[in-house]
Amino acid sequence: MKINLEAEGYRCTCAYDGKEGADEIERETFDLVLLDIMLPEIDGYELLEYMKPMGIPVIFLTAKGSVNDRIKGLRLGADDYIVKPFQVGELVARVEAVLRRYGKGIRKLTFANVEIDLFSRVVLKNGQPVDLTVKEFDLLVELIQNKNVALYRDRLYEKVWGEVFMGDTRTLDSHIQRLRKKLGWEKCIKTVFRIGYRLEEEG
Amino acid sequence: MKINLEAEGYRCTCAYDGKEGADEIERETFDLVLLDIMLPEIDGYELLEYMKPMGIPVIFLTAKGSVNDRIKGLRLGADDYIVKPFQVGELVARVEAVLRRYGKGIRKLTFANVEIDLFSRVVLKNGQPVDLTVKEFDLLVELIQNKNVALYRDRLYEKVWGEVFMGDTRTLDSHIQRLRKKLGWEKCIKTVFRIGYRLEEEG
DNA sequence: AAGTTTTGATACAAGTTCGTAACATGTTCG
DNA sequence: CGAACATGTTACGAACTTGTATCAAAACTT
Repeated sequence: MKINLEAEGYRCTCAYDGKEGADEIERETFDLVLLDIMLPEIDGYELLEYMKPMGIPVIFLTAKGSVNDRIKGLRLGADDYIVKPFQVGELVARVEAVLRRYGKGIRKLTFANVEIDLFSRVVLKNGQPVDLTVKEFDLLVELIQNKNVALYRDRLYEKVWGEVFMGDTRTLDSHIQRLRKKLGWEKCIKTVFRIGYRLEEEG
Repeated sequence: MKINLEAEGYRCTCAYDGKEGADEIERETFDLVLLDIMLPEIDGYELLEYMKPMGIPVIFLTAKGSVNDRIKGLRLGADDYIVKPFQVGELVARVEAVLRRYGKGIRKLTFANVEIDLFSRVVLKNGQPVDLTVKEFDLLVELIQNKNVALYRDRLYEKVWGEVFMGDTRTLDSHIQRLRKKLGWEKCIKTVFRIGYRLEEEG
């Protein structure tokens, strides 16, 4: 999560248990807290209650299916939640959304002639809207967040699909092709043989 | 107070001491300030004096029986006061009254050819009233408050229905269709496949 | 209590996506 | 050079998502 958010331009501090988290919050002012409910030392709810008066936006992380956690969290004043396991695109989208609600947030990504609005999930190429599917959109976000970096295909797949990559499928390739075609990025999305793909400026 | 006012359609920011309050006021323009007299750091009177030149309406909160506080507050330029403990209805009524006095009481949303009065819950399309049911109205408000944002169907459902979304129902879809039909917004309310819906300007 | 409106559910008809297969083309390395 | 492997290209259809119409229960009116 830290790596991904930093790639997006955010500064992040990690704490590995509730007590450490509370200390960090006292020591520094944060724009947003991502809070796991299951924590050693001090649990998430307690920390949430402790932070509430500070007016720091909080997004908490909850496991799939634990409906009660979500309700309890929201009732305690959290601004949003993310269900684990989640995809990078979703994490970034929710962080953006909450920050924006508080009047602070990055809204857009741009690369070459393409502009991406993470909230509306609208993609513009030379100002013209391009219809992308969910997977295409998430894949695009992932590529742009790692522009000029060669992404290993297994890592890329796992980020976008949220599941482990079994090497015997051509799914990722297909989606790369679809992206290339829709955006006219046959040259921009470079194949790195035996490794994966890399998004590059220029032809 | 924040929860209740937000439920009424107001945007609220909380400050937990006088200094924080002063900072917030500097940072952002507010339509109204609810001010407690008993505050840490900077007390309510001092803050009231500080704010007075800004022309922001102020309602201050005072404890039962503290008559002198009330007089002092009004003399210092507050517009109204509320005696603690108070009921939600009273709070809202006074807020409405003061805002109306300042010509800010209009709680209207507009989008495209549609105008919404949150207070009377009247919806006008091209000046003509449109009959919406409660759910349709709430859904519409939620959409307009998040225009140009792709709203996840589960979040949308949870916001409007106030309960957790179990993916096995078509209720949300039905209501979206009803809204589209009643407002002629077949194009405005865009389906974001596998995500949810987005309200867009334009055709 | 009967009638009306609202609401959620159901069934089926469209529409969309996404993985896969099949074959073509490209790349590496002995 | 050519075998072995990796990726490009195309197209199809199953699985899933959403649209639409209809209906019955629930809530509200009269």
